[in-house]
Amino acid sequence: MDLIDLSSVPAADEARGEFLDQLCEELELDYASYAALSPVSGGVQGYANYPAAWKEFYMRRAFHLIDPTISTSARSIAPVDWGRFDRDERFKTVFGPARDFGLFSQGLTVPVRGPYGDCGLLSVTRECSSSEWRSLKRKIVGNLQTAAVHFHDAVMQGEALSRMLRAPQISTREKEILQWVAAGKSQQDIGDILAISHRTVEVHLRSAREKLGALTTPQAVGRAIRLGIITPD
Amino acid sequence: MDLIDLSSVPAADEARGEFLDQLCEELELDYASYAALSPVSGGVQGYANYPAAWKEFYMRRAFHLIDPTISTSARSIAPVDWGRFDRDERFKTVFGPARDFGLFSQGLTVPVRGPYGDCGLLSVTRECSSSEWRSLKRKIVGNLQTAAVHFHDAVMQGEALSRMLRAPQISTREKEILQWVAAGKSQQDIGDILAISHRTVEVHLRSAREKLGALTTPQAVGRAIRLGIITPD
DNA sequence: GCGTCTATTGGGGAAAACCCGTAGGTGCCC
DNA sequence: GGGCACCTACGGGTTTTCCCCAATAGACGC
Repeated sequence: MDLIDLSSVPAADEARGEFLDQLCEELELDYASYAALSPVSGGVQGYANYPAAWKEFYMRRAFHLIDPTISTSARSIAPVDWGRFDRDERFKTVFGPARDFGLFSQGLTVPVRGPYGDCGLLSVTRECSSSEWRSLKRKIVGNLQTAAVHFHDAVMQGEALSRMLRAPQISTREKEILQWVAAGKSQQDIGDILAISHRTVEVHLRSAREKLGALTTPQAVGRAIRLGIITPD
Repeated sequence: MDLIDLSSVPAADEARGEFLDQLCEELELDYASYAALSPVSGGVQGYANYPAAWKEFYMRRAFHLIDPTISTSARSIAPVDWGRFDRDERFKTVFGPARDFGLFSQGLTVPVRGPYGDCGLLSVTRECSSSEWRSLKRKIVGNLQTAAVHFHDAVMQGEALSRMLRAPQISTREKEILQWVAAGKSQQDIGDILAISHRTVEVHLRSAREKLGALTTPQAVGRAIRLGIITPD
């Protein structure tokens, strides 16, 4: 599992950093970060406007592997207040040093998911009194929800686009057949559905396998999903 | 794929119908509905405060199988305005009769997902001018997002439902074998790799297929990927 | 027209996957 | 102790997929 600091990537990614800054300003927050968990690539991609020193420290220690804001929030539906984390070993490992970098362990993470098992986590922090934090939370949780959805959408669009450019040229017919295969249909079924011979279905499927560099049909389906060519049913 | 009208279930479910009524009242909406999609069984479970006659009509025709508010929104991250649906055959089949029941085709669906591939769709409608609708949308989308999350969370807490929707517990061995299958290995290969009989591999694979509700191995691989059980190679 | 490319269909046979069982050993929980 | 889920293994038979082969028809460009 790799951690990629997208803030080091130029182009449209800079706009995303600015978006986080803007979010902080508008919602009276100290810091904001976004992490995209891709079960497909298995990686974590992050943006944050934390101090550069903390980001570097975090990446060097590979904290994304144990960070409770990631592991816990990724299993939640609703926003998670950091105050609800267990004060366990993992928590201390991450939030102990964080304090030395001027970071406070009062925050909130809003999870958002896409249809491919992809998960985005928008986290924000604010150093203030508990009561202030509670009222702030109530006020901004709706906006955060919306912001998280938009951010995740933008990131996924970008990723989908770049994948498309790298993806092999799968014909319409091949894609169609892969989609039905992923839906659990046999070659005969698909032939009936598309009103073509099951032999033809087999040819297209083989062609798709070759283009995807897959040895078997299940592998081809997996790769097609990873490349965004088809969607799991 | 079954459609179950949860509003016919008593207990806590009645409170959920009231929640929808309350939502409509507070946000100046005509109707609201919620649908939970199960990735495993492929089933749809819904609550709605639509007219009873429409609900019955909808269920009798099994519109949940073709309803664009379901099929399209289930693949989206962000809220989907019904105005953006293709005016295709499916759309007409559902929204044509809807008009006869006093329903307007101006609406919005907010998708929300949990960590197990479960998906909830909160839909709302309001009959008014386009400009009014646009400003209303902007005003309430944050609240709808929050409401959808809470609703989905509440529904998922319900044990009966969560059991049905939750990703089945795939054993370590099954997961391991699914992963190798997705990597393009044959059952014989996997048997050699894991130093077990290829028949045993087949048994595990069959068991995994059954747990995932998949008819074929490619389908099982697709679902396992979506559920985050395995990663494509 | 003529080569080329893609989509289509087909045969035959080998290989793999799938379905129906049975069955022993393990570990866990009530 | 008994039930339950898991991992392991085997057999026989059916279905499906896969592979190598050939062939036709339409589209496209030169």
